[in-house]
Amino acid sequence: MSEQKPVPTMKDVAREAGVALGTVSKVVNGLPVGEEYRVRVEKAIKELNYRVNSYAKGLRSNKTFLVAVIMPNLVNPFFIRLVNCINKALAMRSYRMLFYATDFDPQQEQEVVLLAEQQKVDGIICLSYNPNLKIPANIPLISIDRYFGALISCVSSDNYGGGRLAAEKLVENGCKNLAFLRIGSKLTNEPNKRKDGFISACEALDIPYTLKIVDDGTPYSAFEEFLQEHLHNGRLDFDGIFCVTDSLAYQIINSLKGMGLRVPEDVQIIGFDGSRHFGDMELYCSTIVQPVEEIAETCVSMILEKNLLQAPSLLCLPVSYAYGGTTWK
Amino acid sequence: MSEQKPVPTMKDVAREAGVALGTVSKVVNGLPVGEEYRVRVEKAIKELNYRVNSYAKGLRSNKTFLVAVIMPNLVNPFFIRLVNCINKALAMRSYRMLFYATDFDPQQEQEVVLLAEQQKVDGIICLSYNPNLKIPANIPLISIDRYFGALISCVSSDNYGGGRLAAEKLVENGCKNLAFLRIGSKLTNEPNKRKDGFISACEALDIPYTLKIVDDGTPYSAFEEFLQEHLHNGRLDFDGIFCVTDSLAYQIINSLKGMGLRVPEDVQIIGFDGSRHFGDMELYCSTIVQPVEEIAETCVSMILEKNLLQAPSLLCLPVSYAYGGTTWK
DNA sequence: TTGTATGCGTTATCAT
DNA sequence: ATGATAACGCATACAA
Repeated sequence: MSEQKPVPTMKDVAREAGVALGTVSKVVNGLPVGEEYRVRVEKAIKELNYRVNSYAKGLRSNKTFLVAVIMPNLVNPFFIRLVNCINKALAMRSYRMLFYATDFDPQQEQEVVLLAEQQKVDGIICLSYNPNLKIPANIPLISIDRYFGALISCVSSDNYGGGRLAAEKLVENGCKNLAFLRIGSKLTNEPNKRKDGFISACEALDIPYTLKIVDDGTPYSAFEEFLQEHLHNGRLDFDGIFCVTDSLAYQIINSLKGMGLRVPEDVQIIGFDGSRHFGDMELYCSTIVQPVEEIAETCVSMILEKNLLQAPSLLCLPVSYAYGGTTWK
Repeated sequence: MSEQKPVPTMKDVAREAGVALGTVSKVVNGLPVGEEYRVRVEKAIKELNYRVNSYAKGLRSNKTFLVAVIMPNLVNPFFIRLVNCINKALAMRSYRMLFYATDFDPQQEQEVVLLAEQQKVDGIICLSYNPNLKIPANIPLISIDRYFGALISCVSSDNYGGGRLAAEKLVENGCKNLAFLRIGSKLTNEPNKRKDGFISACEALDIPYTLKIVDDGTPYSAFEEFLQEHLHNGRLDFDGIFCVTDSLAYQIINSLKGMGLRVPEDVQIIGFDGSRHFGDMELYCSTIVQPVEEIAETCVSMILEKNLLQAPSLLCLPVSYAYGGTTWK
């Protein structure tokens, strides 16, 4: 078993190059230094295979090039897309992503924020379901989909506009009677506005609508019962359904098929998110697409911005409609 | 704008508690200390809301409680499941995950390994496609699905056994003529063994088989052409197809349906991975399930083990068959 | 058992 | 422009 050669430090480089420690530091950080010195230092760095110790650097400079990303999980496609895009946006700027999953647990969410603080990350991007989340004073934090008050910037899709767009598209496609189906947290958060937008469009267009809204944890069968209640002589009361997520839409479509109804011939369906089979193949359904890349870019560029304090407190990014086979077009 | 209160340090705690710096350190690290002192220190910690600076700690102790996870991306469901499970396994042990995506690019893979080394992570878990990856000497590294030689532990599914199992299951379900379809890297890696296991079972069972194997980057249409070539009078030459991934199986199933063939009546299909709709709903197809949780657990517990040197160089974890509607059972 | 002092590898402030 | 030196916050060997 060979002895592990100790990792070289700046001191070693300085000795090897025959210069002072400070000179090495300047070369490493691209500060002005005599040409001849620079060459010698760079040669020594290469020879020793020296690399900056990011922990020493972080300790000294209070800058870690680390950003904590806090999400409920890596199962929901929307969260996955977010994490993927945020990671790319960070990598492009030479930042690294420290990932924390919270499993929707408010207590874990709080713990993890504390952990991130302790880890001295340069920023936190967080999708939290904890309304009472205590936010660290010393670290910039950006929230996705949850408004924590004017002091914390929140980035989200234009959920209200998305709800409206869904209703409008269904009507454009000939629907005369709509339904909105939702399962989710009853805490106020941005995605809740999908309903409001939907209702607003229905009323503007003078289209009748029905709502079925249940709390997280409600078994899916609640929706099947709802559909059965509205099934008369093999026909459903509505001819257009807006589901709060693609995932719910997927289940609803299966249920409808099980009931002998055809999509989109008998009922048209629009979901929300833009999830795709295997992450990058076809859409599961016609849907309102969340601008995930833009959300990620926005979060990252804001979090790395110095003057976060004067940033807008709520930033809604435009959604778009995408045809996915469960509407006429 | 109020001044930011400076983050308290151990020194502040020591002063507040009226004890020496070393005592605080011991309390924080759970080392034996006089009861009365401990209480005083803990009180001061709470009052000042003190938390250890992980950068100072890491610098001093050469231990960061960070593990780098290197994956091609967060799009492929298998990678996502791995990252999710690894993250959980790490969190359970109070380690944090630093995530790096490489986009299958060998150069990025190499850079990212260097970055992780520089970040002083306690270990690296890596799914790489770079056969020449230069591996750091000072940091334990575990590879998933790629064998780098006896010195680097490699964890993977029992791909060979999985290939054999797929063939056996198809035959059990009545198939008389099989096909194996694969697209992927031509570099030797563990998943390549799926083919070998498949062939071995076909020969043992004396079942004829056809192979269609194309390199990464080949357009999918190559498979459609292959299917067309083997379609005569509306009947396919084979009645059972083993696809190298669920993702490919999904596409193949769509193609077959487009050709007017029924699954599983005319052709039975088995995939590989165990991907599910929306990450946790039904399977896409009957499939050989990779034991992702076990792979993750194994990687994490090995990487945190002191004596990685005497670990086995290749660890194959058992796969299982799961019915997903594209076979008879 | 508690306190003191040194050093981890770096940056930044000084004189030179 | 370069070189010496202090300080970042913590752990630990050593002295009390």
